[in-house]
Amino acid sequence: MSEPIRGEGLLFLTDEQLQQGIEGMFFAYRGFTADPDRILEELNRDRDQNYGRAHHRAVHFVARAPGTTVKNLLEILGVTKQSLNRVLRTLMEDGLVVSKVGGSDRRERHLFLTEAGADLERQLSDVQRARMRDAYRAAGPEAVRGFRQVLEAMMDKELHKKYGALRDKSE
Amino acid sequence: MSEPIRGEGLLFLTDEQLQQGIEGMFFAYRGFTADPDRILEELNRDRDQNYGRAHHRAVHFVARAPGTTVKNLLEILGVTKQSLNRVLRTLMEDGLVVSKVGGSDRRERHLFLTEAGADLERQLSDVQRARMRDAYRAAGPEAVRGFRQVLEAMMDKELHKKYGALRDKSE
DNA sequence: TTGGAATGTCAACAAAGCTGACTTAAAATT
DNA sequence: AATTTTAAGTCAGCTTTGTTGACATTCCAA
Repeated sequence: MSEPIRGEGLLFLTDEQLQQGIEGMFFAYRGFTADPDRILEELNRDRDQNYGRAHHRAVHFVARAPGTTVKNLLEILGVTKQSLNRVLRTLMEDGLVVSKVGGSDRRERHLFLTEAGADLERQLSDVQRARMRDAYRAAGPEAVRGFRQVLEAMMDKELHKKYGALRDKSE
Repeated sequence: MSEPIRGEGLLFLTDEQLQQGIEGMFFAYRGFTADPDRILEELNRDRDQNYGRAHHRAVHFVARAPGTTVKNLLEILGVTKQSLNRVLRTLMEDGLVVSKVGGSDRRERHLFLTEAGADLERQLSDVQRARMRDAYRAAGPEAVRGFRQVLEAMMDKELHKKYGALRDKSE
């Protein structure tokens, strides 16, 4: 617990420390998804269609990169088109998402949230941001910088770069 | 990008910054699970029983808290006993996990990994630790401290405390 | 005009969650 | 001693979300 660091920033990482990091990810991810999950569960009570995390993810990324194509979304989410299609279909049937034929390439479908879709997205992201904000505040600014650095190092670089480019385009 | 922090550690967190944190969690968790997923997929080729993340999680926590009861595992994993039972049954059938009747309370079943179970667990945790180690090294010791603080703040406190107590007992 | 890319659809299936109902055994309580 | 509660397990059935494979449509581009 005292000093895992030595010399010029060299890390002596015991398996125990790494293991704790692994479990940290597991438990934190649970916390991270808990609030939106709860909201969706409540919404599902009154409804016919049940929405889950897959719907949340789709709505999230359409909100963040409006006008993105189905193909882009597939790459970001890392699922098959059949799986995504099922989710998108229900979202479109329920009037939360609309797709528009591409201008330059008319094979492509560009995805957008409707008013209702944006409402749902807001509900979900509000609670998730609140959880994030609380965690950031509790840990402090220095910790937040470190947190983001480690996350960055842990993710797939190619995917993240692709996503960054995609977001820039949709601004 | 320049200065999100002001004054005595006060954080001015824009929605954009929080949103990036959210997406960081999403992409990093993907990276975090990618390696064990790949290993399991390869193992499944030769085998009859298909193991997935649920098996990984079970094996992980039995390795970390050997002798834990089914009930404890249920609480930690946050699934129903029917769901866990299906996983544990296949692991026991395949001789990766054994259960022993409790000493003081003979209703309880205490779970342990066999040699083969420990082997699988090692394979999975090796790659996951390697990914963690690389991320920690790339980010640096200061960042690691911050990372762990934010994770801590983001998870469910009750659950984590319960898990900590459980691990202490099994030492 | 032909080939390939993007999208979508149908069918079938698997992993991993869920609920509800029920049994057995042991422990705890009344 | 009788009753209730708890731990574990099982059976049946359902849902969400992922997977393949096969195939049609549309349209861009060589």
